[in-house]
Amino acid sequence: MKTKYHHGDLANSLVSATVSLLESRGVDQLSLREIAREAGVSHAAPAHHFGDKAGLLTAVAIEGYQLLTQALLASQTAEGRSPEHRLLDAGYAYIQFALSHTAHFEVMFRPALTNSDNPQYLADSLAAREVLETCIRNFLHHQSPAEHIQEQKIQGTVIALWSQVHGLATLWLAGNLGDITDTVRRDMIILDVLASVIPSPQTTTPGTAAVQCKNSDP
Amino acid sequence: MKTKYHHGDLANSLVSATVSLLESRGVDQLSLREIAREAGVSHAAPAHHFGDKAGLLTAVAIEGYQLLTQALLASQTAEGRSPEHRLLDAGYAYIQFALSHTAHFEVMFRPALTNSDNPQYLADSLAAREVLETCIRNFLHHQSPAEHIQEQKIQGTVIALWSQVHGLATLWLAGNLGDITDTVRRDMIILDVLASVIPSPQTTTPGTAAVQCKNSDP
DNA sequence: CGCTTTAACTTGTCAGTGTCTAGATTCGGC
DNA sequence: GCCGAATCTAGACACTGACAAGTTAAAGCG
Repeated sequence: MKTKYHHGDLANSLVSATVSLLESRGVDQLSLREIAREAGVSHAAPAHHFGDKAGLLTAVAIEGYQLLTQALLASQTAEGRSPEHRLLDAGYAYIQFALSHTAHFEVMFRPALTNSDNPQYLADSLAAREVLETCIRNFLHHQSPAEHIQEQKIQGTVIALWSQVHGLATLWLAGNLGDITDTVRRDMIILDVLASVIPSPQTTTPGTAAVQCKNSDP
Repeated sequence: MKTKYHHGDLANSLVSATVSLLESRGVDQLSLREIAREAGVSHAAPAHHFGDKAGLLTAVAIEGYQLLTQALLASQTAEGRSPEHRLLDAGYAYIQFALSHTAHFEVMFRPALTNSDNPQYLADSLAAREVLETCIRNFLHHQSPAEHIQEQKIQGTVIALWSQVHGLATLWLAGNLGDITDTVRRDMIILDVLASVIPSPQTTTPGTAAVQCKNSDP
């Protein structure tokens, strides 16, 4: 069973091996041959399934976008929360995802490493974006129920909020904001930053949003 | 003069060659040997001056932080501007720097590629950060002249604003915000985003901040 | 069952890379 | 003018991604 010529599910195993190595090594130190060794196959096996290195990393990015979409959706499942709270939850979930799935996150936003014109890549990244957009739509409509919200206003808010959470995650991962493992300091900063873009739902108890978006990773 | 054994200023030439290649190629496709060819020296010459690839990229990052500091300081030289305007100018200059010095910017925030414990690297990155911090200090003191501003409040604002502009630049460079060359759309988005974090100096005419921070690159 | 087609994987090879070592060249100080 | 030291070259090694050709096994079909 170990030495079967046909692995059976090699493509997925290779993606897993890639993510695993990425978590300890960083994408620049990553080699296809090491991934192959980790998966117990020959050095040219990855190329057969994914074409080349970019193809494999594209698969990782796609998986990342799917995981991100799931995380964002999961953050919206709590009942009885206001659109403001939901938007906070989404932002919190985004940052939490970035900090806990560093391997995926790194690949997702480095299009030079992937085939970023891959149809599924485009579709899945758009899907993630649309979750965020929906939250913002609900939020804006709830803020000004009577008015018609201009599309431009919506897109502007998407960019502003996305930039905010993405920038925070990126700076953290790049080591520019100090200790990343101190989770209580982390939560304080995240909620503080989110409060600066999202007009506060009058005196939000910070803890609520945090608790709402716990994820499974350590 | 062309075929001198001793180049005279090889270290700087190598940094320039690196930046030049980075602008067209991206850091992942970059090779020390190609840099050496570009500079007209042997393949091992870079190693002599910089130790290894990380050393050379560290030099690029250091140059980048110095350029960023200059750009931020230059954005503050205009007379008769309120602290709110100055903060807007600094944010605008940061994004403008990122989008016009893509080579430096990419290396500056990828510590895995550089010797990020290099003393000068640390000093120069800190210097850039301190310019931003000063702008924020002035801004906060101007907002609440009477009160004593807590250090924590200041640091929180630094993180929020820095995340905002850094995230916007990063998303743009990663191709997530559409056309990057349309400079009028670009300015609109930048000013729109900045307005969302910086409590507006009553009805800022957006053009003013933009004009204040023009830079020399196309 | 036997046979063929086809997908999955291996082996071998090639140019290119980063880094190390040893050697060649030239500059600066005496 | 000479010697040490700094600057750069030349060669080598292990490693990489990609390609071509061969090997194995699964799946389809009579």
